[in-house]
Order: sequence, then structure tokens, then C-alpha cells
Amino acid sequence: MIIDINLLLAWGAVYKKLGRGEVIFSEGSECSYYNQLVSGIVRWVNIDDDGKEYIQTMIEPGECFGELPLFDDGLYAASAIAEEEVVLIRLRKNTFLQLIKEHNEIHFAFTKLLAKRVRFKFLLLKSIAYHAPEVRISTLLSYLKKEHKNFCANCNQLKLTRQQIADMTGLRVETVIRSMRNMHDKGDIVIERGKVFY
Amino acid sequence: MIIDINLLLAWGAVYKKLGRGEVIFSEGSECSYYNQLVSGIVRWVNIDDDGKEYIQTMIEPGECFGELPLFDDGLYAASAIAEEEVVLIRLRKNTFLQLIKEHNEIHFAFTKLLAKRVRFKFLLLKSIAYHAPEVRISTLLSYLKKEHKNFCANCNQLKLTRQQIADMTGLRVETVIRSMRNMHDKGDIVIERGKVFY
DNA sequence: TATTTTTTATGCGTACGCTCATATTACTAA
DNA sequence: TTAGTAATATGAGCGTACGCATAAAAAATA
Repeated sequence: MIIDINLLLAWGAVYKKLGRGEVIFSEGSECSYYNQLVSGIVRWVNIDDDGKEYIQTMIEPGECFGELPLFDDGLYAASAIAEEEVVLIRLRKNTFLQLIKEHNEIHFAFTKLLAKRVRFKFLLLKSIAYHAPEVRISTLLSYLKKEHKNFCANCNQLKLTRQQIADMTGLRVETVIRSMRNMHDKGDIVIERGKVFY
Repeated sequence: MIIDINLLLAWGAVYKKLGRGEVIFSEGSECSYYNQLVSGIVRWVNIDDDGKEYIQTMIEPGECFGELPLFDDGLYAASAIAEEEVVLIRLRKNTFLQLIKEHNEIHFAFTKLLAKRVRFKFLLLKSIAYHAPEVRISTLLSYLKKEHKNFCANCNQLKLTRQQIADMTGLRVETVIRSMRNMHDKGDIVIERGKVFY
């Protein structure tokens, strides 16, 4: 958890509850709040004119999202959509900036978070830019395994659909399904009744 | 310029000069210094086992590079190679961390820088993941035009080779050349005697 | 100037991911 | 349990970027 919830509340943050599929904020709009996820999953996604989705990342409880505009004063770089029912806590932008100004260790935690975000994008970019579907998928899986433990709950089971993997690697569902079957046949991953273990 | 050179010198930073093609640091190695470019161009690149390059970005004078490990204590995510003769100034990691601790406005400048880096990667990822070569190239060009003015010196002339564009968009040189000729024919860009204006 | 290296350019065959279409299998809710 | 939806699976044809080869032009170097 980036910022302790009690601290956020002390600074005037408020809870907000949204249903599955609701748009929390949209790509290109102004940012007035710091958002931190309390429960549920948020999909952070770019949606194309023709409806194609590119999922930049999935956000788990405790993480923040849509934080870029807080620091560089730009617009939201992607849309945040409630993947399931979510509860989030939010704080006005100016208050947030004041908070990190007074709490240097929290400020540094955000610097570190951003560094990790860049790192993840580095990894995916070099993988997506040049490599075959299986490599793209492997890169994503190994990252999730390391950094997003919530997505492989018990027994390393993957909690993403093939469609979501496709939307994170820039591939078609069919390609992902076929590639993952190959990986299964080669013993790289285990698929049992549609479920992926890795 | 992220940090004033006189301030860096006051904190014990030292100059370093490297020739064209020299490796400043390598992907996967430990980071002990903050690096800021004084003159020349640095290529920040992932090199594959089979020699293929993916250029994460080109660094211009005044910018810093290889800063991720300073904040998240990881290893270098890419290699830095002198594209031409370069002079850089560097400061020991611990000293750097102390410096930003004492200068909150500089700390925030780095947070902002990282936010911008994430933003750029967002842009490229969604473009590379799904789109045709021409879109990938357009995305890169418009970014360079906006953020890296040094790469379109006078009259918006692009200072990157087709090969470098290929290495930044994950395409083949031939594909880039063919696509850019198309873009020229459609009037999107201007190519005169091999030089690109946009 | 001449010589070497780098960059741009073009042709051609192949591989592979995309598109579309259709089943089948797993969940979810009534 | 059944109905309805979502997810997984598989086939066939097509388009296009890739890979390789080669050549010309431009730039860098001597």
C-alpha cells in the first residue's frame, strides 16, 4: 500500500464505490484526484477508435492508478475501468501534492513506483517490438509472477483470460490461445481445463 | 537540464569523456552513479542475443540517463552507448540520494521526469502493440517533434536514420523505408535527397 | 581528389499473425 | 437443473511484414 488509508482520511480523502464496468476516469480528461484502490480490480486501458483495447496494466488493491498527471500536469494517459466492483479512496490533487511535500518518504515511494512502471514498460516494449507471440506472453507471465502475485492466486494459477493477455501483448485472442497451447505442449506452462498454471 | 552543473560539481561530481561507440554501462550491471549528459548523444538500448537492438530512447545534452536503479535499486534496464563523442558528469549514487533529499524541488523534478518517461512508453506501447508500421512511425515522429527538439534541428529535419527509427519502433529497416516513402507520397512527411522533414 | 563506410532503395518468396466463421467447453444466474 | 453468457478452441484463406539479397546513392574518411 502506497499511502496508509488512515493518513489519507486524515488529509480529507473520501471513499468511492463503483460497479463492474464503470468508467472511473477517461483517457484525455483532466485529473483532479489522487486515486488509490481499496478493493477490487481496475483495468487501465487505452481504447482505440475501432474499439480495440490495449491494457496498460491491471491494478490491484493497495496500488494507486492514474498518477502521472499529478506529477507532470498532463492529461490522463489511459482510461480506468472497474473490472469488478471496486472501492477506491481519493484525495484532491493539490492536497496530495502538499502531502508528499510534507512526507518526503512518501514522495520517494512514488518516485520508486514510477521507476518500476518505467522498468515494466521497458521490458514489454523490447519484447513486443521484436519477438514472436510466445516470447511476448512469457515476458508478461514472468512479470506478473514476480510483481503481481494477486494474479496467480494459489498454486500459481493465472487469473487473466486469454483475451486480457491478448490485450496486454498486442496479439489476437486466437494467437494467444494457439501460442499458449504450444507452450503447454513444450512444458513451459500447464493448462488444465482452460486454467493456466505457470 | 535536470541538475545545475555547478551544483553537481559542488557535491563532488566529476566529468567523464567517452569516444564514439564506447559502452558507458551495460544492461544488467549494478549502478553506482547518477549520470547526466553534458555534450554528445547517448543511445539507450537493449541488445538481443542475436545482436538486434531495441533503442529505448536517445539522450540529448542536459538529460540524465540510467536513473531507474537510483530509485528502485534494481539493475540497469538497458545499455548506454556513446552515439558520438560524449562528455558526461557523474555523481556517486549515495551522494545523489542525499542531494535530492536536501533539495526537494530537484527530487520533484525527477518524479516529473519519470512520469514523462512512463507517458512516452505508454504512447509507444499502444502504438506498437496494434498498429501498422506507418502509425508506429508517426507516433514516434510526433513525439520527437514535441519532446526532443534536438532531433529535428532546423526546418524540422529529422536527425535519425531509418535504421534508428526501425530500432525504436520494432520494425525492419526495409519496412521503415517503404512506409516512409508511402507517407511521403501521401504528403504526411517530406523526404528530400534521403533527408526527412516533418 | 579517391576510397571506404554508411545509409537508402528495391525485388521476391515465405512465414505467420490476422480475419472471419463456427464449435465446444466452462462459468453464472435464475 | 436449465438457460444464457463468457471463454476457449480450431479451421481456412489472405495480406503483409519479414528475411535475404543486391544495388545505388550519400556521407564520412583519408
